[in-house]
Amino acid sequence: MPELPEVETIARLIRPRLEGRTIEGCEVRWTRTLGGLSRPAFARAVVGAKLSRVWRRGKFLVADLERGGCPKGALVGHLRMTGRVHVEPHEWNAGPYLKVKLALDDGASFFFIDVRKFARLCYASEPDDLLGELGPEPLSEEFTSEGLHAALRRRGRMLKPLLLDQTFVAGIGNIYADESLFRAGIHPLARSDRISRERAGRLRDEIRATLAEAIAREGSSFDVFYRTPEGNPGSYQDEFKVYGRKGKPCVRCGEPIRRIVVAQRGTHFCARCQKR
DNA sequence: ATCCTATCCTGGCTGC
DNA sequence: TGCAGCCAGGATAGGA
Repeated sequence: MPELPEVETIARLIRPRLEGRTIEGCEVRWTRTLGGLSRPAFARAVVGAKLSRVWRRGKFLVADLERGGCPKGALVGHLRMTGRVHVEPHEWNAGPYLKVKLALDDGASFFFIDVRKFARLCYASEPDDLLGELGPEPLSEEFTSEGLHAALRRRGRMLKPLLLDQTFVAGIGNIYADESLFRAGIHPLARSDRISRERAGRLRDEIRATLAEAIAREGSSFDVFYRTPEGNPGSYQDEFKVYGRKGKPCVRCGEPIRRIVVAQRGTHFCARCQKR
């Protein structure tokens, strides 16, 4: 579902359409999407504000807001599983799953769409309170082999759930956790405090390579849910080595890929290539 | 501290 | 063909 590469793709594509624009109107079709604020409170917070900068942190899409040239909170979006974002003309038909529409000052609107109602588009007066809880950005310089090895040793957890923990490292979800662990040759049930320095370094490198390659291909689309803001599917699903390949031969050794459930998540791996 | 389960949701798939 | 039931999946809360 939308993980770091998908959210990064979305941020890159909507950035030039949003930055510098002012929100002139707001239409909310499902209040819970706002994450706690009432419709009037949300409208008061965002209407009249300028979108100064659009960026990504983990799986969060962030738009910093300004009023009179002064920072004034941020819009923080999370797509969860089925959220989608479009920037289209005001009159565009967003379909039955439209949750929030923000009218901009250039004739376009920002459409926040979600089939399953889990996605959130919140106004945060102090976005750092929320985003500060997140672990390091895996593609940043701060995500080092040494740092990862030390962090793994501090915890005694299985690798798969640990990689899904957004406070441990930000932006990795079920797909890229499975793909990264396969590429690093590490079993999803391996305990974090038993990972050697060398294997931690390999894991760090493979996480970064996997995410970077997925961004280059505009993310992964294997169902109807993830599309870019232009409506196009990503193509990284063509590169999956284990995710969704239960029973199919491992690309490295031919052993059938296995699927188990770990931390309530479907987990795909090669029992021969991935060591505990 | 970590793990497990339930919850939130609905389209799509499976099986009868 | 129709329909009931199950499932996926990110995050989180509560209990073991």
